Amino acid sequence: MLSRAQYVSIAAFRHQLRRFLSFSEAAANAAGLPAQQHQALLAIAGHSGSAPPTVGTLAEQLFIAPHTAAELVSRMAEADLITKTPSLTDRRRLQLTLTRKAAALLAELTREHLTELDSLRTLLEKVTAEITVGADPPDRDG
Amino acid sequence: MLSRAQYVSIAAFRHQLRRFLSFSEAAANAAGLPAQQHQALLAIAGHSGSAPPTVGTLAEQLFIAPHTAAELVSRMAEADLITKTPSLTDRRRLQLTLTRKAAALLAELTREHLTELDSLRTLLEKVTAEITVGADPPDRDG
DNA sequence: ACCTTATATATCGTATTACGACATATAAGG
DNA sequence: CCTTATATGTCGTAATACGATATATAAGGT
Repeated sequence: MLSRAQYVSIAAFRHQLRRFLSFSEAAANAAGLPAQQHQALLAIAGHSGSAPPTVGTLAEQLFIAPHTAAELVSRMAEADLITKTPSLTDRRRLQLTLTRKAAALLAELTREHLTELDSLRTLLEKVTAEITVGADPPDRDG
Repeated sequence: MLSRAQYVSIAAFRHQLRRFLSFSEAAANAAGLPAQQHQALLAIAGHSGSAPPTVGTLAEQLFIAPHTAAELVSRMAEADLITKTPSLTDRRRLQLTLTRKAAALLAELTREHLTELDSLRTLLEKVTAEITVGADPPDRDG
């Protein structure tokens, strides 16, 4: 059975997630980027794997449909953030790389995110601990 | 300076967030709810505070503008998920309560979320631990 | 080689929803 | 009361993800 305290904890968890995402979106926008384009840059820069990132891998990372990623990439190429290079071994695939401009933007944005990430981590650990207890959590904010 | 490993860790962090949010949205949709309406139900049910939740408090919880929350609430009242009762002490304010139908939906959705929340917690702890490794730690006054 | 099927990317129209600008209702305070 | 502030509501617009569909390339069987 779900307790009222659990709803409170889970709601607080989602609230913290939104707080972080809201900060992140505002930071991206202040840098002239839609949030999703910022995430695309991060996904490309933080791509781990031997093969270079493509439209399809970007779609997987962002949990969007491949053709939606194609649209996103198209807008970003237009904005001089990404270059698309057909793969030599499979000419259907487009290998994505950041432009200098994009790399600089991402570096600055990432620096701004580090402290927020750290505080988010702390807050989430605190809140999630209360969720799975299933019983009454300790007094909050005491 | 930002290392490649940091980008990988932060990208993994965001990927896990999206994985959870994607799961949550799919679960809500399967229950016949847009994700934002699910979050509104949760915010109302998990509201902590003496005063009952209103359109304004919902806006704060969801990080949306008050008039956007008004639209959201209007759609949800239309769908028989929420009842709006003018406050007796301030007739501008609308006190929000879940209908029986909504309470049942939320309970079921929340049950479905518990295991995902638990695994998200584990994954985030793992990934966030790597982010600050090798980073210039954020400046701390004092 | 050919034909079928699968995969990767792209295009277009549509739907959802958050917002800005503005409007209305109520409250608070000189 | 009369001005100003707050809470909610309306309407048109913008952004973007999607479904349906299209094209290019690859892979596999015969």
